[in-house]
Amino acid sequence: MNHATEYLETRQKLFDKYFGFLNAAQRSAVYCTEGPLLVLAGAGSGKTTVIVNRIANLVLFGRAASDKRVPDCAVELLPAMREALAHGDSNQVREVLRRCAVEPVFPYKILCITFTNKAANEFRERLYATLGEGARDIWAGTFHSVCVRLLRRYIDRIGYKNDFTIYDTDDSKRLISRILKDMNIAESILSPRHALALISHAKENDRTPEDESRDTLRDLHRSRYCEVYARYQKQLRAANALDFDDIIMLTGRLFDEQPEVLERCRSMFEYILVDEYQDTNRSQSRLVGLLAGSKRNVCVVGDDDQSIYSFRGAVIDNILDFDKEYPGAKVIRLEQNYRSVGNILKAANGIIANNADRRGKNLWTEAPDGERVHIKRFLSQAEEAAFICDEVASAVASGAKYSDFAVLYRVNALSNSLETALARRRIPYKIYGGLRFYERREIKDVLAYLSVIANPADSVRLRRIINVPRRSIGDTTIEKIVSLAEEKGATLFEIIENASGYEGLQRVAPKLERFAGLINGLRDYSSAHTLSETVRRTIEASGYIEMLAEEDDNSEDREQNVMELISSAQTYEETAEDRSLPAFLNELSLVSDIDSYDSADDAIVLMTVHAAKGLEFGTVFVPGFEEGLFPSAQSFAEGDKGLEEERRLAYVCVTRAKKRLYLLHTGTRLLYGRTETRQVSRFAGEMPPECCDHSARDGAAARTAAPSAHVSRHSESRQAFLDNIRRAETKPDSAALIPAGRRVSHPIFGQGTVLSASPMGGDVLYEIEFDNGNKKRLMGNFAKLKKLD
DNA sequence: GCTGGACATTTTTTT
DNA sequence: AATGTCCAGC
Repeated sequence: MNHATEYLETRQKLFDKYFGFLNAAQRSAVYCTEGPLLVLAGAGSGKTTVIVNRIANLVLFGRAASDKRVPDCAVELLPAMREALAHGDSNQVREVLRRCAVEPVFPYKILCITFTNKAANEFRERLYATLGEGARDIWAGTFHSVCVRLLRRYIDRIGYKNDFTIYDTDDSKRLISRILKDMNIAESILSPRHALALISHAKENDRTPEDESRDTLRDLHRSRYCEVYARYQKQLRAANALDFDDIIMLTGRLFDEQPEVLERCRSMFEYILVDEYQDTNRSQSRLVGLLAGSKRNVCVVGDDDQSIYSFRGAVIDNILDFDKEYPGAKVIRLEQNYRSVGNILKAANGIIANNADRRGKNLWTEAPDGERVHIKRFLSQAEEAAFICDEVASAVASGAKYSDFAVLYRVNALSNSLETALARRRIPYKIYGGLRFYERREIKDVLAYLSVIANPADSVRLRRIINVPRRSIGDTTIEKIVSLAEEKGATLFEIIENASGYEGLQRVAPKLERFAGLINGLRDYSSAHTLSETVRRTIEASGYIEMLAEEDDNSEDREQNVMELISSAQTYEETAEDRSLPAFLNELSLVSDIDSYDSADDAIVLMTVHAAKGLEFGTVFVPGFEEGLFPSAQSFAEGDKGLEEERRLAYVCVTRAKKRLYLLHTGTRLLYGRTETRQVSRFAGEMPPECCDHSARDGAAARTAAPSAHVSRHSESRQAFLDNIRRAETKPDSAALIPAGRRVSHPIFGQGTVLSASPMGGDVLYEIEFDNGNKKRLMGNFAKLKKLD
């Protein structure tokens, strides 16, 4: 064997040794450094590990794992390589491989885009463990955070100011509502919600108001919407604000219009990784393409079966057509699951196999089958909640940790009944989602003050707080200010500052000027004090905290939340590089709830299935596994597409569980003030029967029928509760499953034995062998079957 | 300009 | 059921 061949082979073996903790597919993803790469990573297949090690490989060894050239120094390196291969530990192998490195990549040349900030931090932490200090320089963040960083530097080139503020959905909605009102468009014609959705979708496809009106001039409805969009965009600009979609869209525009900026970014990011690619929208995938340029060093990781955000513009085609977009792309499938037990995986595969629009993938595991998936029926949600509490309590009594359990539901509204049940049983729980901290009114108000202090041009935030607490500045005054501002081409704040100089404002001028004085005073204060001091001062000087104290309900909670904002400013001060107010606001505008999820807290976790993406738990409970809820009734209207997304959601949900999974459904459920009869989700019938364990808790009613004192506080709801149970008892639910082997009787066919029972779309398909030898397939709801003993 | 009561609205959610 | 939003009347 010549030296060249031996060098290449030994080097390969060293790589395999160094990355020996990965499986073959994972390793090939790590080794593939050049050109477009699509990693189809099934749930629990070690996706994060692959991304982290792929980056580590780039930084440590460059292209060595795939390079076919033999360096001049090969002969000198060989002895050390042989030695390391035979006897070396991981560190030695690493050192030798470093000497074989081919153009190792500077960390700051790597861009790693994730779905949430939390994921970005996770990557950073894990990279830090392998790479040390160098890991800091990697560009890891969400599309939004990365784009904001770029825009802060370059957006002035396309006519915005670099110190722009970011509007969240709530701010955008306020702005839209006002525009609709100005245009005299009734809510019934175009709701703010709908308008916002239309605008958002337009932006997700990089369409400007002009683009939108060009194609849709004929339709009166649409042309009014175009006008709304145009005004909205104009006003954002006047307020020096960007909404979330602008952040992406304008980065694209920046690249289109400023080739030298694009060129600079292209050379800045030599390697691009995008996680959760199935949840990107058009505008985002276009950005990736622009940045990749002709080098095309793009690695996208994702799972088409876990695409659950199409309702907000994610296009599953991005991942389905990746190799068309990037011809010659290498595709690697990660199908070995390291998370779940066999039965859970089979159930998940069974569900997702019913989708047509997918690349196809089959997860497998070396783990044993484990427990079967428990599908349980209850009479009421109170019982369902009691069951969850019982299971958790008894598991914890025998040594389990609360944090091993999660309750995942389709809609936030389901958390209520669980919350009370858990609280009553003193089971520690944490709820994610619902009303987020930064979306609370009091927090948004204080942040609005801070925003106006930082950027007085921010008219949406200004209007939010100008009369909170009450300063006797009403709508009429504000309208006057707005029209004056338009007339003079000034901002609202400029008019307010000089109110006594305008005729129509004489009467309220002192109030307005006092307000302007407050804001200006706080700005001066902030330039001489720390961030948290500024926050505290703002809360006090504005009279906001006093106002809260005088409110009747929740005033204590709200005060506490506001105080917590001060401590979050403090934390920020201790950790951040840029401790300015604008930087703090910028940071806050891009954080979410799930970012604060910490699996170390010992509490059971309650969240929506969407929020649970990427997480895993020993035991998962899914209450409300019912038709109309999961899949949601709304999804039916969208046809197959809607249903397929619900199915992917179910798939995500099932694959969160490691060892044990409970899919729970009830006969009646109280939701949005209505009590409805419900049937088990059709997805229950899509799982292979042999890996499921169906049961209906008949007779369990007695246990919960006598509600505790806590419930009977509301005599009405207690009455309804009891009524429901009575109703359910007098009309035994025909959908309650009759297990195989049971004897049944049918009015026409006589007696027989159940051969199989498979739930189907809210009903059960029975295969029955009757005593006369006939085999029949009957639907449970139609065939009037009676159970025999 | 403020207040209280009628009224609707209620998927999923990051940024 | 619960909550926020809107509008009429003070």
